[in-house]
Amino acid sequence: MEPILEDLEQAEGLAALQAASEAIRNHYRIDHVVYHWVDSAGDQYGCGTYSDDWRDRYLEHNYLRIDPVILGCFQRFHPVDWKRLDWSSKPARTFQAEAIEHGVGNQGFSVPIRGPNGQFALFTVSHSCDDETWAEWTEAHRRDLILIAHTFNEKALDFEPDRAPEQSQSLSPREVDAMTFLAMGYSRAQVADTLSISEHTLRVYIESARFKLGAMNTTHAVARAMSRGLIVV
Amino acid sequence: MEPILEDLEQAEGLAALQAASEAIRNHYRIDHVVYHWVDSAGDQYGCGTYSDDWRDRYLEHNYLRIDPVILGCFQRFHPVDWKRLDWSSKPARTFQAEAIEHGVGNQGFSVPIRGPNGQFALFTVSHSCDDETWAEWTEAHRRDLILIAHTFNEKALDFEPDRAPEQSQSLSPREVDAMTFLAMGYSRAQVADTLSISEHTLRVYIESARFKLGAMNTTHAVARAMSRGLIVV
DNA sequence: TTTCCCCTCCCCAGAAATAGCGAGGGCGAG
DNA sequence: CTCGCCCTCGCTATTTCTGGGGAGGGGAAA
Repeated sequence: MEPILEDLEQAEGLAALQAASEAIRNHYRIDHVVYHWVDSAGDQYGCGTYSDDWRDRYLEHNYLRIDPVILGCFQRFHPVDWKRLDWSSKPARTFQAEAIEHGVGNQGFSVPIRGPNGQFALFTVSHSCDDETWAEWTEAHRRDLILIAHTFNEKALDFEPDRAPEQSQSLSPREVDAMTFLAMGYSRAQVADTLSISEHTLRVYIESARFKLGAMNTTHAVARAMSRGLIVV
Repeated sequence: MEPILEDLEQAEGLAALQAASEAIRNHYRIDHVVYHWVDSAGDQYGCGTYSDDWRDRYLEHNYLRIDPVILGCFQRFHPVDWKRLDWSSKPARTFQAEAIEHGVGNQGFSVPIRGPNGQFALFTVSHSCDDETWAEWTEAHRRDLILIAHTFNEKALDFEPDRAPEQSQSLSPREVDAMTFLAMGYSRAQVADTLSISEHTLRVYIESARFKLGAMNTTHAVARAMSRGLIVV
């Protein structure tokens, strides 16, 4: 795998990443290699070997919200085999059937990668084969895949500087307190009481936090603070 | 490095991780190897080769809040050399002087690792040597360190299942829609309009979602849905 | 020293969310 | 065929939040 990783490290530009996906696919003789990025604003970016057809359909139907790979990896720390995800819900099964119809393999292995400010990326390999073959293959290349995933992500960020240092406006300590307790379900009165300040003062914090975060209301502000990693609940 | 990683993969129990840190240190002939975890509640956990003295001092003074390694890596995606961090602030310099006094090397390399729910871990190696030697060393072992960091984190999570996110009750599609749009800052009226349902119906979804999530109000429900990965914003 | 941000407090009116009651049809599992 | 869950809609009253004002002190950086 060494030369594959070195090639990837040398890649320049997004087109090169696309080529790298294909090189990885050919090297490992698997069906698909995909890198998928989800922004804290909900924007998506991807590159890989899926058909244009499937990619367009995925975006058009906003499958992001039902794709068990995304949903499952979003809750996980570690790389995961698709078999271990939850495919039981009806939309998930429909999605799965449709994916296979569009050439996505029945087996898959995805590496979640997280960054600051709620940035989330997924590096996936997929293939059509039986369970045993797949288990052997993933076991053999697990380490490679982790390294490739991280290198891939690093490269993708290099070429899209907008995505990386999205230096979000930071919150003052009191603003963080306010957002945190609100995210914990406290009402304004309770938060004010907890922080031993007047409710009016608290409101100023909430408002300034909302302003800094470009949020339309308190719920929005809390959601943004969370997805940017400014507060942890 | 292979045997080191295999040993790590075989490790059982927290004591074994402590031993693994020391094994890694000896293998690479460096001063320190440290794994540091920051919990969603602000709790910390760590293991490694720092002296008890320094570790206690770090915890006692809550250095977490001024440590440039933590602060810097928290804003970063990729592994980073300590030289590239911001040591300019006064507390940071004080901290640095104190760290070196307690045996922490003048050089360091840290791998940030993120999980769902704002979980954050850091795997660090540190050494005392000149810049050039360190640059060569990190360049040569960069890949190893990334893999070791992830394996280390995986092991640490295995032994502390509390830390892994629990599988929570799932939301119905409409509830997910409701939570998602609310997290995007829409008011109830706007969400109802967007979903083309009456505001009252929407309210039923919000309430049932709130009930399922054990949340006290809408903001709380959205926060919980986000931190459990039930919605993606 | 001035400027900027942070923290703290106050009033008021209108908009929005919450809490409680109700109703009916559809669809899948047991 | 129930039972439970999901989706849809109605009303009223109360509580809470939001959006405008305004004021002063402290601390850090320039």
